[in-house]
Amino acid sequence: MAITLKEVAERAGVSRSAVSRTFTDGASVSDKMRRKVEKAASDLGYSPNALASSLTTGRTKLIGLVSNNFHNPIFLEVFDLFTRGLQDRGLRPLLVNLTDEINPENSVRMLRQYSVDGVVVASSTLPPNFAKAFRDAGVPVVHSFGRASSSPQVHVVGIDNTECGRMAARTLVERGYNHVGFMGGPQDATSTQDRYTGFMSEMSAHPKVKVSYSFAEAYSFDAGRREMLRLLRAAPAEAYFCGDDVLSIGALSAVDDSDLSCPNDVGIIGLNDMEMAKWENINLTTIHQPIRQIVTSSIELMVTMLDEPDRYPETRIFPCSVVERGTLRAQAN
Amino acid sequence: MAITLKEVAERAGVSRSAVSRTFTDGASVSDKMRRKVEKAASDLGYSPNALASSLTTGRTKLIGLVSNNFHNPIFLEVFDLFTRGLQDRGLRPLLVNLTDEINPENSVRMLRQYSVDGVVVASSTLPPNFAKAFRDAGVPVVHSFGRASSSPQVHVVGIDNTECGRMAARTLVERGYNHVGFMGGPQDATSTQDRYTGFMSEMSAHPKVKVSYSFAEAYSFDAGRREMLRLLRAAPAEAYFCGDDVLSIGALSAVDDSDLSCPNDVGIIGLNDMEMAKWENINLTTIHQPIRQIVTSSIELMVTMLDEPDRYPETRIFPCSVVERGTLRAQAN
DNA sequence: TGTCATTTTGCAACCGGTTGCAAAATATGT
DNA sequence: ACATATTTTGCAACCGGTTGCAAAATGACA
Repeated sequence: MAITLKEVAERAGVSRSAVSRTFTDGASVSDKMRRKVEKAASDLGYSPNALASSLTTGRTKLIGLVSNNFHNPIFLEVFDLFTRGLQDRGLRPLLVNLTDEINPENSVRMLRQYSVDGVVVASSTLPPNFAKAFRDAGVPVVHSFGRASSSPQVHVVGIDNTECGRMAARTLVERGYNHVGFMGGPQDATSTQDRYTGFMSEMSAHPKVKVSYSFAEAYSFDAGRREMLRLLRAAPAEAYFCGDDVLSIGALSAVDDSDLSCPNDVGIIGLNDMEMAKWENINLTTIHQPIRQIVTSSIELMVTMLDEPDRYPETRIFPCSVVERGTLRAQAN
Repeated sequence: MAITLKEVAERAGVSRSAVSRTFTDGASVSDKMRRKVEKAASDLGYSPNALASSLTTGRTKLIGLVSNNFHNPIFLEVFDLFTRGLQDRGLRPLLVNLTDEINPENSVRMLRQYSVDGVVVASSTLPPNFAKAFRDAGVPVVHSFGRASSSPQVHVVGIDNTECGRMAARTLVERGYNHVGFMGGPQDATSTQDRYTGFMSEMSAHPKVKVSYSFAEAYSFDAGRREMLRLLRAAPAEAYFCGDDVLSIGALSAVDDSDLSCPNDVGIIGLNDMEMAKWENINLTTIHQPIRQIVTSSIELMVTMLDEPDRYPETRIFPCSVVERGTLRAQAN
């Protein structure tokens, strides 16, 4: 068993409170005392039990990191950034995988049992009631990559997916395509819905351009490939806005396999600008999502909420921009 | 603040022990009592504080999930499998990102402060002393994807990287290549070293075949691409065993860009069989690493160690096999 | 050196649970 | 209905810390 505060106190010949105070910053301890205690502690190899102290302080420094995106490579980067960012601030990510969870109940209970200080929901596909459920349990919540103001009471950090849809549409129109397509991700993901809305709203300003749309079954390579193969069989559009980069890459492979080429026969623009998008054998034109900034901001927000749990909920939106690569034909004129 | 056991006891008009026992399975409680308590608990929305109970039971059900591989897409799958597998057994993964950690000290201290019940080190690149450090702190450890018997005292679950190196060499020789190359990952990764050793040892049995070798700086697309571009500039080998699939895909892109083609001009075989390897626009011949089995077995081992902390350390090795796709020329004969 | 303000220290109660033990309640057998 | 075996329950101590409060020690000043 591990060394306890009591043993350190005995060895140092002081009270338990003295030891506790030595390891609590801001507490009043004389230099002499501190030296005695630190000596004894290091002799014994003592390190305080964070969970025991959480009982009285009410803080565990545990943050639930909740996600259901374990198949999109971009989320590996998200996890990397979150874990490091949290660690740097002395917080510990308790990872929760929500894949095929229908309702938030179980996770909420679990995270409450572990008295997490806060929850970060990192997902662009979870319905808003998940984040809401944590909030209702009285835990500070930040929904990263979530739908803007999807739910009052919950802080959201992410992008404006509707605007991204518009931006994609605008880009395709500018390039002079006369028939454009929206090839979305799963239809029940909030991000898909918003991108669709934005795309269509922008296109309605360009009645001369033909528009069609469809949805892939998941944000995955296979789904993108399958859907694009299907589209290419009938009368395809000249260019597509694909739900995200993984879908785009799947679509690219379908184009290649159909003895067509990008951007000559079909144009494609993705969304995310994942690392792979710039690989030379992919070279995907896409809309850049500032992941690093979103994660950093989410963590900052979380940290301030720890001191201010009832902070008025805000939505932080980061602008996106088109990254020009090789899958869309050059600007018209 | 959350509802406590005491409040439930008061509302149900019973002792605190009764409430505690109702929520502890295996404890002796009459049906009548149980009903009373459960009623009160659900009225109040009580759920027991896992950390408080850990204080007396000595178990937190927290498992440290330690890794430094946050750039290799294959690890997203690893995290997915680990988190779900652990959750299914009522265990909670506390994620630790060791990227650019030089020594294990900090993480060991942190994980001890949180009294994790065990630690899974999931990395093919961490030096063995990391896993060892956790073990020395008296915490049950499983090193997944680690070097076989790299360190006594530590359980290892993974593949035989040396054998994989041999297998790759054997495969290339069988295909009739007369000059083969080893293009490894970072030279300080144990997996790289072992694959190298195996590759060379097998090749030494084929003195007529010319062998060369070099190392990329990281297990990443860019590094693989850069290294292959460099190799192609001088007299390249006819086929390469690349350190892993990500490196291979980088190498493929270099081959494409040099107006060469795979497998006609250069053969490539990777290792891992990550999901991307079977994407039609990549179609990489590679050695399959049974990730799912490794993770499952690691978790099983971890679970048994929770009851048997001093279990004699074992090494579990899973066989790999070549997956035939399109980047190596067909069998000779 | 004595008085008073300030800092340091220890006591004891508490955080939210668990558990050994003995008393109370219930079940069993005659 | 009684004696005895078995189960259920509550008491109280404990897990490893923290913290308000008052006493003890130290410092400041005359």
